[in-house]
Amino acid sequence: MTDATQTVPEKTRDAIKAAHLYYMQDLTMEAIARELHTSRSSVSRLLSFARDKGLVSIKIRSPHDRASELNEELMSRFGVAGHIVPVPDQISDIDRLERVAVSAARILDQFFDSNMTLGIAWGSTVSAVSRYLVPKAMHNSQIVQLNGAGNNRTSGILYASEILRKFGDAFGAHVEQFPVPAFFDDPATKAALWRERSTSRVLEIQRSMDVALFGVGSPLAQVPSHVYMGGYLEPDDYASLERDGVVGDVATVFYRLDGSSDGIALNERASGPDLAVLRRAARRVCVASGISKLQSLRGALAARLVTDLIVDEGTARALVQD
Amino acid sequence: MTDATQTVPEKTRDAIKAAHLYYMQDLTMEAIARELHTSRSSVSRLLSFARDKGLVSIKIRSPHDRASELNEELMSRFGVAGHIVPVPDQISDIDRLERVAVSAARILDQFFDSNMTLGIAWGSTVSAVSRYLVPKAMHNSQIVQLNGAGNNRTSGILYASEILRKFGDAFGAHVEQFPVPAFFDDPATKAALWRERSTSRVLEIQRSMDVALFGVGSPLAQVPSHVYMGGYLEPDDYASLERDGVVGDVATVFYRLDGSSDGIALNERASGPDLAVLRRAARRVCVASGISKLQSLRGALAARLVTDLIVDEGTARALVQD
DNA sequence: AAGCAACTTGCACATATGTGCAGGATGCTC
DNA sequence: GAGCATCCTGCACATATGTGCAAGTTGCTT
Repeated sequence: MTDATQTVPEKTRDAIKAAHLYYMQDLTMEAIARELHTSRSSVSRLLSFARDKGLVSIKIRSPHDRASELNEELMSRFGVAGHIVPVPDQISDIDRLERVAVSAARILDQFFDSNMTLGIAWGSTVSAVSRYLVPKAMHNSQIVQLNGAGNNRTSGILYASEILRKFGDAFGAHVEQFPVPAFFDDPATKAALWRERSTSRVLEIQRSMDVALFGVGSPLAQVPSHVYMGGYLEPDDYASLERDGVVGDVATVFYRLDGSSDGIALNERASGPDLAVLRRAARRVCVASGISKLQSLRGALAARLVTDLIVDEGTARALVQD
Repeated sequence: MTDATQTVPEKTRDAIKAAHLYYMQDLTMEAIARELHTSRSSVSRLLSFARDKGLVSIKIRSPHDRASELNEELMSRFGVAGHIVPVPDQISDIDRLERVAVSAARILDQFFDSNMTLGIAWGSTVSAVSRYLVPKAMHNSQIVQLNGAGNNRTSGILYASEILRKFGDAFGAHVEQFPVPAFFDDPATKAALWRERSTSRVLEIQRSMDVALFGVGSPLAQVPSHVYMGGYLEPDDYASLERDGVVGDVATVFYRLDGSSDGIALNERASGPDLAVLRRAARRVCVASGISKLQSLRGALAARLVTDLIVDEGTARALVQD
């Protein structure tokens, strides 16, 4: 009917218009339908479309960020900005993870914008987040994989590349994969590979990342982290971790409860970024759900790996408990 | 029941929780009611409460701000960021103003934040905006009145002080009134008063403002600006304006179509800020609706008074027309 | 032009949300 | 503690919104 030569598809334009009328001017869908010369149901669908495409962004703000005492305490005791997800206490761990992941996906887009690099430590938590991403069109942004994947023996979880792809799709960003094993058998192989130009190119991108997104793994958790189920590690390795006093990992890099990670043998063979590299990112977003992650979380906080913590209410409460 | 010693009232906390569950986790009100151990209707009311109190903020984003061609053209031709309000073309001027004002009120809170000073040029447009403000709690912010009020002979419009108060209430900001007449009879009186410490204190605040909010007046408009109705100006004054080639005013300060304002006699007697002072504000938000404002708007744009323009679609289109 | 797949549309109905009203709390004054 | 105003709750109903479906529409292919 009108010219269809526009950069933005007509449907999108209508959706934006409808969103304006609905969310900004508080018109009813009925009224919007009249203005747009269409039916009410079409308006309903237009608005769904707008929400799905991330044309509408909704933000909840605690009154002047003095939020809950919980948030205040997280800030004063651990120096992290808390994003506490309300979840009933008696919910299953699975559901809890899902609900934290939904919120995390929506919070994430406040941190990631055009011209930025986002590092992704894939794992079951981040995988859950990837399923709920709200699209947000950006320019000149890239996603970089932080830890190698190696195999695909794991069941029911998306492979690393698929997780990465979902992030890339949602943000219209370039995806940089990191095609190395999660753990090397021989540290020398890792060292050699790290000197290869193709690898060091990715390492360089990791060093330049602005935002890092990760969960925490915990070797002792009831619901063990993906890394511990995938058959990546041998019984010997577990013994080594225990000997070294490890409580958890971020992107296959292990640390102790006090945040230290020096002399942990397995890290020599891990593909994840040196924790110093991780700390270069201005925003380091940790998603965690369930008290089984508690000790691991404490370690990550002690290691100052986290600037923003997205966590369920119960775990947050446990965290600040003496 | 639980401790009521909290900084944030319990109702607000519940409202935030409900908002999280509803807007972030997409639960239905029914489900939220179960989690909060209350009835669905209460949840509905909690959510209304959260929206009213500005606990929820909704933003529409055109895909990557490459928005409509209209916005692009506004930027390239006038150097302003456009915020175009969709409104049917055949709507009455009154309704059009209301609808632009609703949108303006919601857009404004993206510009005004803690530790900022907001200058308000009161008038019928800004008065309309004041009626739709969404509260947003801030710290250490202030609102300063830009032009004097003088009398209250006008009907149906809120007095300046009431407008100011609404802004102050919505943002929890300190309000600085400017108790001078809109126009002086004798320029010498103005000059004298301007040297008074009580006046110069306010002028100093005006100079430090970060955001200015104003409409434009147009002496020739069908719906004349408040200033022209209030009996502030005499027939002689109108003649003077015409002689000087005036097309409009911002905060009682007049300018010509080309944006110049040198040698306009009436400005010597006006209480509004020197345009240079206005231009000190980093963000200068102009709200305009209806083509009767067109010439005045062109003048304001030529004078580089505006950085952000909130305007109805039809007027925006007229603006970029040759 | 017929045939087909992939969309889009509006209707009718299913759900979800908003709100007037009649209690029932709560907190005050006297 | 009675009397009163104010606020809060849930019910029942009124509106508003979401969605399966059948009937178009569009843009192909043959």
